[in-house]
Amino acid sequence: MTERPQSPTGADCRPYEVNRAMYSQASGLDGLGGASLQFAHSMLQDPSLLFNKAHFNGISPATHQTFFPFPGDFKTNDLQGSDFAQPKHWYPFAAPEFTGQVAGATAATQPANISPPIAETREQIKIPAEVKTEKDVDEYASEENKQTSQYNLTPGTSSIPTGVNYYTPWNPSFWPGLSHITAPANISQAPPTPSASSPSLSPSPPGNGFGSPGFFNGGSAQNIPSGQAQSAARSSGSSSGGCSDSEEEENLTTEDLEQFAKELKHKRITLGFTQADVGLALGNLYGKMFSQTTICRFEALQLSFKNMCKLKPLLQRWLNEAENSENPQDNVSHRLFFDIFQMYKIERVFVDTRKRKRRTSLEGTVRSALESYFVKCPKPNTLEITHISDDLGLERDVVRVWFCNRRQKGKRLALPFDDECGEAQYYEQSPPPPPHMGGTALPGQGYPGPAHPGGAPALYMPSLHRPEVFKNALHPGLVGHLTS
DNA sequence: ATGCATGAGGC
DNA sequence: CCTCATGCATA
Repeated sequence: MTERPQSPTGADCRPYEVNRAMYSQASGLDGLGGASLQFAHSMLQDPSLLFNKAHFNGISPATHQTFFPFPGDFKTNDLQGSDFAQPKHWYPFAAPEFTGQVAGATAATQPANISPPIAETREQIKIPAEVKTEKDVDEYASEENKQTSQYNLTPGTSSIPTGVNYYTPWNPSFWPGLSHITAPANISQAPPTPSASSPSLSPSPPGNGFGSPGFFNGGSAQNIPSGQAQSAARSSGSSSGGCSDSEEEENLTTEDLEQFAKELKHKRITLGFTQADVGLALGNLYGKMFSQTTICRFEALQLSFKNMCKLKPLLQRWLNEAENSENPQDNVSHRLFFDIFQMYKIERVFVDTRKRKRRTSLEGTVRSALESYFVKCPKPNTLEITHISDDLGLERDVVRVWFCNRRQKGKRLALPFDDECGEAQYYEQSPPPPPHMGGTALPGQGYPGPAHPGGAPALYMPSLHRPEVFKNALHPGLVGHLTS
C-alpha cells in the first residue's frame, strides 16, 4: 500500500505526451516563434543543446521573446502583438530546486511588472488528458501528505491544477533576467534597476557588480562536442588511474584532486558562484551539465577517484574561464541561460514527477538497524534482503537500494593510499570479517594517490553510534528486534 | 550536504 | 543483481 512498486507504464507516458502536445500547439500558434520554439523545445529535451555556444550566440534578444509564448500560451489567446507587451504567463510552474539550490536565489524583490502569472496560468493550464493516471498519483500523494507539502507535484493529484500550484513560491528571482533581456521592444521593459541587475539573481557575487563572470564567456569557450566529455568516463574504465581521454590526460593524484577541489571551492565562492552555477556552466562549456550534487561531491571529494579525474579537467577549465572573463555581458548570457534552463527544468519536473519513486524516508531506528545489518553483511543476498526488509517492514527494493548506496558510500570514503597500485583495497571498517555471509572485500573505487596532507578523511566512521543497535545487529539470525 | 533513486553497463 | 555515475528531494 504504501509502496509504489513501480509506476504503471501506460500512465507514465501521459505527462510526456501532454507536454509535447502543449508545445506543438504553441508553435503552431503564431508564426511568431516557430523556429525559436523549436529551438527551445529541443533544448528542453536535450539540455545539452543549450550549451553550445553556437546556439547561444544565435539567440538575440528579439528571438528570445519568442520563447514566452510557449508553454503558457498553448491556450490560445494572447500573442497578438500587443499582448505581448505584457508579461506572459508562459511559465506555469515554478521550478523548485532552482530556487533553492541553484543560484542561491534569494527571493527578493519582485519586479513589479512581472506579476506572478501563476494564478492566471493556473486556469489556463488544463491538462487535457486530465491525467487520469491519478490513481497512482494519488497514492503517492496520500501517503506523502504527512510532511510533503511541497511534494505534491503530481500533475493531476488533486485534480486540479494539474500540478501547478504545488510549487509554492513563485520565485521572482528566476525572472529578473527576463525583464532585461527579453524585451527589446515589447515589454515595457521593466527598468530593471540597473543595479537591479538582479538583486536576486543569484550568482551575482556579493560584492561584485556583475555577477557572472565566465558563465558564458563569449568567445573563449570552445565547445566540446558534447558527447565526448562523458562518453569517456565510463568506458575508459579499467585501470586505476585511468582518467584518460579527453584532452587532459593528466595523471592525477589524490593530492592533486584534493588541492584542486579546495581551490575550486574557494574560487568559486569568491567569484560568487554556487555549486549549481558551476554545474550549469559546465554544460555550457562541455555540453554536459552537472547538478549541484555532483559539484558538491566533487568539492568534498566524495566521488570515486576515477570520477574525480574525469571531472577535474572540466572544472579546471571552467575555473579558468570564470576567472578571466569578467565582462558584464556574461551577465546577460547568464541570465538568458538561466531562463532557458528554467524551461528545461520545468519540463523535467513535469515529466519526472510521475516517474520517480518518491523518496523514502527511513526513520532513524530503521537506519540504524540497516547499518547494523550492513556491518554484519555488507552485501546481503536476495534472501537476506528479503529477510531484512521483512524484519524492518520495508520494501525489498528499498532495502536493496539502501545497501547499494551504503556500499557505494563506503567506497567513496575509502581513502587515499599512496601508491598507484591502484585500487585501494581496504574496505572501510569491516572489523571482523563476517565469515559467513557474502564476502566482504569489495574492490573499491577508492583513491590511489599519495595520502593527503592535511586532513583527509581517511577513515570511515562506522556510523554505529548506538550500542543497542549493535547488539541487535549481532543476532546471527539477522533478525533482531531492532525497533523494540 | 546528503539520503534515496534511477539507469547504463557488466556479469 | 551489482557497480557506478548522477541527480532529485530533503533535512
